[in-house]
Amino acid sequence: MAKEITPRVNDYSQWYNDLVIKTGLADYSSVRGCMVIKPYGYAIWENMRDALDKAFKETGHVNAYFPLFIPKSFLSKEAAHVEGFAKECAVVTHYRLKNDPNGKGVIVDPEAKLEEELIVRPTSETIIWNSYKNWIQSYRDLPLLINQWANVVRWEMRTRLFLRTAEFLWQEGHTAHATPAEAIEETEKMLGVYTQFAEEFMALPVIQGKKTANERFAGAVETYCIEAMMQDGLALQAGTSHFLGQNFAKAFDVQFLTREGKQEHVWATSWGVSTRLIGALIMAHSDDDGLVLPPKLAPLQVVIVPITKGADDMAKIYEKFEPVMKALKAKGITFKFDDDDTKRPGFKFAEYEMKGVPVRLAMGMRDYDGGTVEVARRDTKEKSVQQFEGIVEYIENLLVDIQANIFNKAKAFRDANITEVNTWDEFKNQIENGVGFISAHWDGTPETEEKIKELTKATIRCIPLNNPQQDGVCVFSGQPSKERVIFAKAY
RNA sequence: CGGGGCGUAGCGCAGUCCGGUUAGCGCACCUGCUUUGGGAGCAGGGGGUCGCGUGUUCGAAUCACGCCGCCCCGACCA
Repeated sequence: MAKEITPRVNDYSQWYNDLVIKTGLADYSSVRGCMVIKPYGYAIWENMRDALDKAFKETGHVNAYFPLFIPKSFLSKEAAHVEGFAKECAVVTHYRLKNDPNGKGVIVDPEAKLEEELIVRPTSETIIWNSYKNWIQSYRDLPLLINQWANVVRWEMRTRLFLRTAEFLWQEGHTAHATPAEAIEETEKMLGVYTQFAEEFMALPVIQGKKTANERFAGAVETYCIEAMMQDGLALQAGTSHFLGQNFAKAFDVQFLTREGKQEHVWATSWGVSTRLIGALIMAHSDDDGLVLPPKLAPLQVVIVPITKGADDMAKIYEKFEPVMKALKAKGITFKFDDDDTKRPGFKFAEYEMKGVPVRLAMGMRDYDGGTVEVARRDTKEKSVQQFEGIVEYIENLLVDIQANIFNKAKAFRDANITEVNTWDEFKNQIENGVGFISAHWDGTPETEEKIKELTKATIRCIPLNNPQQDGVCVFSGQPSKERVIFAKAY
């Protein structure tokens, strides 16, 4: 068993931290609230990035890059926006250091004060819309469909590896459209892209929905989201897509000339997912032995562990696997033949399990002579002996099966942990003694939502899309309600 | 910003209360031999401004004062 990972039931947070650190996904840094994403963690991000980037391109988007710094005055042009972000902005005030005249080291040169402070972007709407003003004149310039891969900084009071760090990596799409209908369609389309990515690549079932006014993005007219359930039953927002109306167009005076020759403000969207998804991936699937990675995002899909009694065996087994490795490569399946003879097989087994490698093959001389190979799958921890002949096809199918199994398991868990409640007593009881999401009627007022949050710490995660309409009464106020919404405690 | 915890070798810790040999232990690391089908064994070896500063003392990891950093829990947030 994995020696060094705190079991989930003992301390879920510690389990999560142990996984991140001990599997080499990330490390703490000397900067408060900031993390180092180590090669193994970054490889997962690269896989996520590649899949998403492809989907963005397929839906007509192009990449660009805007500055890290935003003039302070830009941020305040959209009232709700600045209010939402003001409390967590890093600010650049000076542009030079000098030697400390009183001793060693350097100090900020007081004479090098910026005339206007620069904000390290917490998100890029303002700097981007400042550019869009110059790029958009006519309906022929629309739609403008741009994405940026970037880092952003939000000075969080309390941070957690991947889930909430002061600096994080993400993508942010920023689009401009001629009509509100088109912008809303874009908003929903990108939510669909995120949903498909979460379910097909991350094997993470999500609920698509809209945020309530309280939870809406600062500056948005409507915020759509996908919500996922972690193994401890807490909700995690996995992606957001915003319909920004004309808020930023008006703030930055971005108008276009219509076909009819009229000046109108453009309609906008923005949407993003971040390295937080890595946290979601870990918390959704992993177990007490380590990571469980879905094959489609695993940096390494197959590991081959030779079991040898000397250099001769190693060479024989390697030779045996050569055609297999060639075939795997041709199919785009990533693999590693671990010929490191300074570590013993048992150590390697435990190590690759901890790192969540989906499939492990082991071969010693017994298998070699018998024409077989041992196959172990990480998701169920099942081991079986297979014929070496035809192993490539077997692996190919197994990877598909593992991907599906991980998703189904997560979906079954989530579905089993959504509880419908109809009275306030039931609600309180479920929040205090149960786990997971609550589906309940709500009267639609921010006041009620606020009150419930105050009393239980549960928030409305979303109003599901395509939500069945049914008459009921608000679980808190007793006022009439037409649909149920999802409540949960959240990350 | 409040509450709690912790800073001693790369990691995890003991030693601190009650000051006194050369600051220990486990893991990891290095060398050699034997091993290799579930985290190997033996032998030898390297590695320390005891978070920082000031003070008390013949003497400080240990006592006093100040500072810094990190983790966990809460308020804020993706």
